[in-house]
Amino acid sequence: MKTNSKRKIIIVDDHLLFSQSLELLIKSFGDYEVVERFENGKVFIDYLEETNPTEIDLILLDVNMPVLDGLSTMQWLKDNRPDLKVIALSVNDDEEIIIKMITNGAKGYLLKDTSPEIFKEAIECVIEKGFYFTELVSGMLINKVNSDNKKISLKEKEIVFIKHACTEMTYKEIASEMCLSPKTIDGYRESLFDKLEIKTRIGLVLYAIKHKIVFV
Amino acid sequence: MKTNSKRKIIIVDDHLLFSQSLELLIKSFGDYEVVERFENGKVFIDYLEETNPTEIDLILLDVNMPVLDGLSTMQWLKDNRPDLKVIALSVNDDEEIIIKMITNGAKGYLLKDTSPEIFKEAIECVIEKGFYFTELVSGMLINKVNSDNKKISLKEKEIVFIKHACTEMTYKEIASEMCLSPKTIDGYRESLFDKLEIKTRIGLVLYAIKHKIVFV
DNA sequence: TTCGACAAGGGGAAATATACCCTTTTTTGC
DNA sequence: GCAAAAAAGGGTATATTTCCCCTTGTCGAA
Repeated sequence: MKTNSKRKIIIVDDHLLFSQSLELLIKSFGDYEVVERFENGKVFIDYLEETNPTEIDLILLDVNMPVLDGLSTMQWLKDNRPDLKVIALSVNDDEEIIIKMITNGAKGYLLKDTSPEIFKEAIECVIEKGFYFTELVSGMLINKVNSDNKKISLKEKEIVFIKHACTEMTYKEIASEMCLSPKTIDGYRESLFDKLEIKTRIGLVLYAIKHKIVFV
Repeated sequence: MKTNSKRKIIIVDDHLLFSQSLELLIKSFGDYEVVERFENGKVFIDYLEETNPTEIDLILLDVNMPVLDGLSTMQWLKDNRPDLKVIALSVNDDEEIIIKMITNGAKGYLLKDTSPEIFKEAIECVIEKGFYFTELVSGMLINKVNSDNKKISLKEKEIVFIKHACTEMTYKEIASEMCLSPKTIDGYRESLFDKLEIKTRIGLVLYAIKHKIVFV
């Protein structure tokens, strides 16, 4: 088999140790070659914009990266290069992230503890058939369509309030910080308690952290 | 060079994709061979106990693993096989974890975004000289010895109380849950506020999450 | 043995948070 | 333009949290 008949793969991952090793693993499969490696979404997109490559068979995209993460990169790809096939790679199985990656066009989502055999299968499957989903991911997708009715949407001001509620400020202090009457703040609080099915400010803090509205 | 003159390395990492790829990378360096791979601390320790190997030159130990993580594994090694040289591998640069790994005898701590060149250098350095510390780690060690005076120790009951405080229970409910008078709970609360330099229960919740006393 | 630290428990008061029931104004969809 | 929401604000009452100062008994170190 000649070199240029091999499938062309690009790796985007900030863990150099991983991406460089992975290249060796992919090479060992025989039918593939890693034509480029990038350490974050930004340099990858810069490359796409400059060279506008057309012969790429597959992108392996890490989710957790500095500078421009997998999700943002995926969103850019959706808008600008929807033709590129992407398999997302990640260590975490956070449902929210997985769903977002898929809805932004990822053709597969693999955890990094996947065996090389499954990995090879996934690569082949995505290149040939166009997608590859593990049971984990399929399960989540089904789960999602079944419970997509009661999604909670928070308004901008509510988010700001929640962020403040996750500090040691009193509601009175939060009100003055947000240039609102304490009464309005009380309204936000009450409507949030209702919406989120919580009873105390502690519950609000736990919700905020769990849903990554604030970081600790 | 004959096979058995190569340096013998063991990889312990639950990310099969990573560990199997890493093996290829290490092989490509020429002077090393990966004699075993394990996917968590437990199976690694089981192996050590059964075969009691003596010719191991280096262990590459992942920090974040299921079943038995890097830290616990390191503690076991410290007590049972302090002769084995370990380089810890991790994606996170959490100061607390790094310090604990080092004080439990790790000879090096590398982030997974290390370049293969540095990685090779670290392996060589640990096997030859016995240790390898990046600037990041050295910095933390210095930082630590300079601020080791004001460490906070929490008693068992305080921890239990904190866990309960991170729920929507009132202090009264917590008291009855812990079979103590509400006034005793108030005592715990007050002494913790003092110790942790916080002013509200919200602060306590944030502290607990930041210091991994509770999980969200 | 005495001293101090500490755990457990307590009184009372002030500040803060929560609940429920309102009115007025501003957006928004039709 | 109109009706329906949503946002902003108000009054009042209760529950919870926070703070300060106190007693009693236990236990180990000086």
